[in-house]
Amino acid sequence: MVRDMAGSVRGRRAPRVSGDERERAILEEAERLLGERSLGEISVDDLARGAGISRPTFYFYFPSKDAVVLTLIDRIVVEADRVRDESLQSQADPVASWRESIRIMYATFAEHGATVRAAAELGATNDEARALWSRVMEGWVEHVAERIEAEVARGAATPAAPPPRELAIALVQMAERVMHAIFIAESPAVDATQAVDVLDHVWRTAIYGAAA
Amino acid sequence: MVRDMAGSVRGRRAPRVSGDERERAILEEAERLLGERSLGEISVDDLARGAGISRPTFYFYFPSKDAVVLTLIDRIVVEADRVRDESLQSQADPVASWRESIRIMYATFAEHGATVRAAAELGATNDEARALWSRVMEGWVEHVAERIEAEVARGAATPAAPPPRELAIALVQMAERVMHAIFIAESPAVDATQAVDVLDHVWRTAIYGAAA
DNA sequence: GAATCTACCAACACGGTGTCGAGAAAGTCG
DNA sequence: CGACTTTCTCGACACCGTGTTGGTAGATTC
Repeated sequence: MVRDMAGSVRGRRAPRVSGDERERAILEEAERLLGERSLGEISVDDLARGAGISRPTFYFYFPSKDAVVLTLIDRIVVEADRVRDESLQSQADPVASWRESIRIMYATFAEHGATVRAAAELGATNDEARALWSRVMEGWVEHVAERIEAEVARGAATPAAPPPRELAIALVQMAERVMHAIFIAESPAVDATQAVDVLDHVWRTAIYGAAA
Repeated sequence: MVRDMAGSVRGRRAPRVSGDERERAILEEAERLLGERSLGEISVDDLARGAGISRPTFYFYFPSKDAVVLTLIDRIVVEADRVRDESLQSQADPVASWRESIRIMYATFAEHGATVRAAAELGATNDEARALWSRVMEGWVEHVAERIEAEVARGAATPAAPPPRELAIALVQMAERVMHAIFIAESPAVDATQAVDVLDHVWRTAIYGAAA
């Protein structure tokens, strides 16, 4: 959860007692509407009316439409970290677990599809959204980089590979890009049923395989 | 160049004789301003004044701000196709030429950095921009897929790999994402000086290397 | 029961978009 | 040449979305 200097939750002026239902109603309405149309097609008025308040009152709860989405992204940061850490514990076979990491990343993104889409849209114009999203990415990159390093230390990974962190960034960004293309039904896009297999192949060969 | 049913260049109402300098001035001003700030921070008025005309007159040449950027993207489609085809002729060693493809893709994107950024920003909200950009991607995907198929036919590529086209999509999208992160100075991002090396490693191992 | 705080909104100012209708300038043709 | 058309231009307008102001009603606190 991101808090400002006064300790209040993002966008909420006074965290003291209540009015929480309104705030939650706005967030729920935002998620609901993002399932129907893009962020750009949703106005503050839509959000306000959907939450049963007037537009000016909306500004009592959030400083802007963007702040609502930022709060939504916050949740994914937390959720992604939690789910990833859970998967770390049940590690077992290091080679086979790459696939599990990809699968979990896919599932996390898919579950919050509407918010991921909105995050991408907002990231195009909003610095804070970009920064926040980069925290999601950084979490995955660190996770993957650490595990590549472990494989290098174990002598299992290919020695000719680039530095673990550089490789991890490329692999995670590939996964993000491939998944995003699928979720927004872009074309060209990898076939959804093969996505995890394709990514798994590229990850494993890049980490363990020797170049010709 | 994209033309509508009447045969006119995108956005230009009457293609008959002239006024071309104005149109070119708008496009140049757009490219110039995109080097300074993002598309969202540029208004039609900025474009018009920069080209020495009033805002309503702008609408004589282009139906919207978006259409200007679309025209700019058009140029990249053409440019990218041309440069890629040139590189195809001087093929030589198939294994070593992957790196050359990546290098060319990097150079093309870098040369039109401002437009690529604008294309990404516009793609978040504009269907036509997304469709147009997907043509750029499709060009690269077909190119890479064909060459993977050739390597498979030659018996050089790994047989355990996913279908060539699926693999090509993932690899091209990785390259796009990695390059984009570098150009907009995102973090995490692959180190610019190592980008081509890292991508080359992943491509070659994914195409030729065996999974552990 | 006065002061304070929470929750609310009508009305406004502002900035951006896209259109309309009225010209000016420049080419075309009898 | 002078009427006619086409190209090009812009002032003024209608519209929409944002964020702010100023004020109110109800609950809470002392």
